[in-house]
Amino acid sequence: MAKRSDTQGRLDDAARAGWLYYVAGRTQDEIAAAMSISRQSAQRLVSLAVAERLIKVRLDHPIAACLELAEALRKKYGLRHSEVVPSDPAGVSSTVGIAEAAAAEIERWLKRPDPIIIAIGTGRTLKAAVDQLPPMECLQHRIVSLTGNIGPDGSAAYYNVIFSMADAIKARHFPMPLPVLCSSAAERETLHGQALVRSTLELGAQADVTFVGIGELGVDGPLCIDGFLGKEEMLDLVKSGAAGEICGWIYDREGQLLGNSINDRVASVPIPSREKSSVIGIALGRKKFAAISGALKGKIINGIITDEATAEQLLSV
Amino acid sequence: MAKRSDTQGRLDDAARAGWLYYVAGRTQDEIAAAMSISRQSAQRLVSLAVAERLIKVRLDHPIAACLELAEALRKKYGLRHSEVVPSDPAGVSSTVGIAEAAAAEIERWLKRPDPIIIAIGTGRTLKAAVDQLPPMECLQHRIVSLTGNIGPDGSAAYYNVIFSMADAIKARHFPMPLPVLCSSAAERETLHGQALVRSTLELGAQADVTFVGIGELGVDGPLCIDGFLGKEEMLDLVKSGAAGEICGWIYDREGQLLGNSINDRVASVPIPSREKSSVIGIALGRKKFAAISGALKGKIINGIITDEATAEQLLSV
DNA sequence: TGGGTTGATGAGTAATTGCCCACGAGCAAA
DNA sequence: TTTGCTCGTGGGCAATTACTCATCAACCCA
Repeated sequence: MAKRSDTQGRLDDAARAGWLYYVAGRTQDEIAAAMSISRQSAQRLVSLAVAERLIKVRLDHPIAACLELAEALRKKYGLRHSEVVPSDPAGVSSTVGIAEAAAAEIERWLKRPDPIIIAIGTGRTLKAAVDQLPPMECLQHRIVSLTGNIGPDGSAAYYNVIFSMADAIKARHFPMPLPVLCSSAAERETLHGQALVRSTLELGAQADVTFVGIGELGVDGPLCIDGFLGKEEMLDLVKSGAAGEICGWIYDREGQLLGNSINDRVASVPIPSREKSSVIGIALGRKKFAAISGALKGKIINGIITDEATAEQLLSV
Repeated sequence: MAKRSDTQGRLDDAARAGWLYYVAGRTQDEIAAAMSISRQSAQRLVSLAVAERLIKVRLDHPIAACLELAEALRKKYGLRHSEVVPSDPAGVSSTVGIAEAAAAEIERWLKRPDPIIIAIGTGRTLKAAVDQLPPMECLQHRIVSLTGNIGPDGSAAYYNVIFSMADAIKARHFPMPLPVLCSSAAERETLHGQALVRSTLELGAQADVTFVGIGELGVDGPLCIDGFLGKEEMLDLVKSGAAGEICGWIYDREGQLLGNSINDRVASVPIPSREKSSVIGIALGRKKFAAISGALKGKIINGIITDEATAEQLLSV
């Protein structure tokens, strides 16, 4: 055979080896024999063919596009976890698909035999996800709520998800016996000093994985709808740059928590460490774009479960 | 989570696993961890994805030797289209490689935005090629079968390729509601007079591109195997100089249709014009040499997709 | 001419993958 | 309800593949 040093000939051989390996399905030994080279050389040619992208692999399934988007999101924002579900073209109902996917992910964590601490935020999407969970026995785990369970009117807050979760999952649950918003920063300090609350706070800080909804701001956002904030307060917040909220913590388009705002009165557990644990946001939709984008940019979350359309939007900026 | 036993969900998982393995390049262990299943299950999903043809591998590199052969073939026989794929040295299976290449060519035509008419012949190689096609929506095109879809025993002929094609490609399909061989020339005239058949005949004559398999003659050839012809008839044909058949039309070593033969009874659409359209033959193998060579010499086809070994053989005469 | 650089090679070894087996859940028929 | 039957599952093992290392030939430039 001709000199092997020329690049062209080598690529040619690589193509041939790659063809035999991937298309014809032969083993590297057979290729080596067929091309009269050593098995190691055959292996090198095959991997060269891959490295030079001579081999194109295509997956014919609707999920392929979702997986590509998920991978792109993960790279762009340095995420630990990224999942994209197909968009429902006619979908007005925003939780179709994503709820199942989120439930599947929660279930994966629940199935672990080693004991872990799971923190749960709030939100309608998260609620829909938790409602998809099958009954399970997970006595080894502990589940802690990041947000208070007392609504602005004193009743139990409906979208406090931990109660829904307790219905399906047999595990130790730790709700937050607090309002969502305190009347002042001082009151928050007092409440957080209580022994019962302290232990929940500490537990939350140790969470191995956290699932949170992402709320958009505006008079139609959950904070207003559920009566935690009045319209004027909300409009002020938006004017001062607020873009979204997670567990009541309000941040701007870059994901920076707002300073002189109601953040001082939020009674929620601080969002667990994104260095040491997974904090997975569950959200989709055009309305929530600024909120999701901000959370990702500011690394308030290091995992995302969303849909195709939202993923594309997030990647286009 | 939903039932894991449903086929759809399993294929979804297979697609995921296959994507992670082939596109993202993860190991099966990583896939297993990501999907919370055992490594063995991950391996099964990956091989399921392969078995279900969700994974398509294609080699994008013009191997110099193949290109030269293709060019030489094109010149020698005045072809519009010529493609040569590497030979599998140990390959007994005759369709490996050529099927992918043929599928790629068919796909190129299907991707055209302007509406065209694609005619399809018959044969095992062509069938294998069509099976490689990814699902596509091509409502602008029309696909017409050149051969009848009723076998000698009255059943649907298995190697009538248009049905396989209809599975993958969303387009208007026109099968031929006829047997492959009529009992006499007179019967053929009668059948071809039917309105339904007439329109298919006319459509076939307008085809922009035609893909046909090339069958060798002999008692092991497809015409005998599939029961269209008896052994004695076949031996007579061979004695009278028959070298190959395309869509049932039998020709000699020079590519001239045999006169006083069963050609008068073939119900197939005449092979579309080689002046105005592309007629691409797909075949390889020593056994088929005489058939391929004749088709090329007689210009029954003006395009060929074959393999290295066959190409060399064709050039050596 | 000689030293440094690049890149291919083969051997050995670790990692990964494919396959077989026995087990158990789910399901349909008896 | 019980009895088979099928199918998915995980464990274990052998086959296959990927990686590392030391060596060597070719090439480049002073």
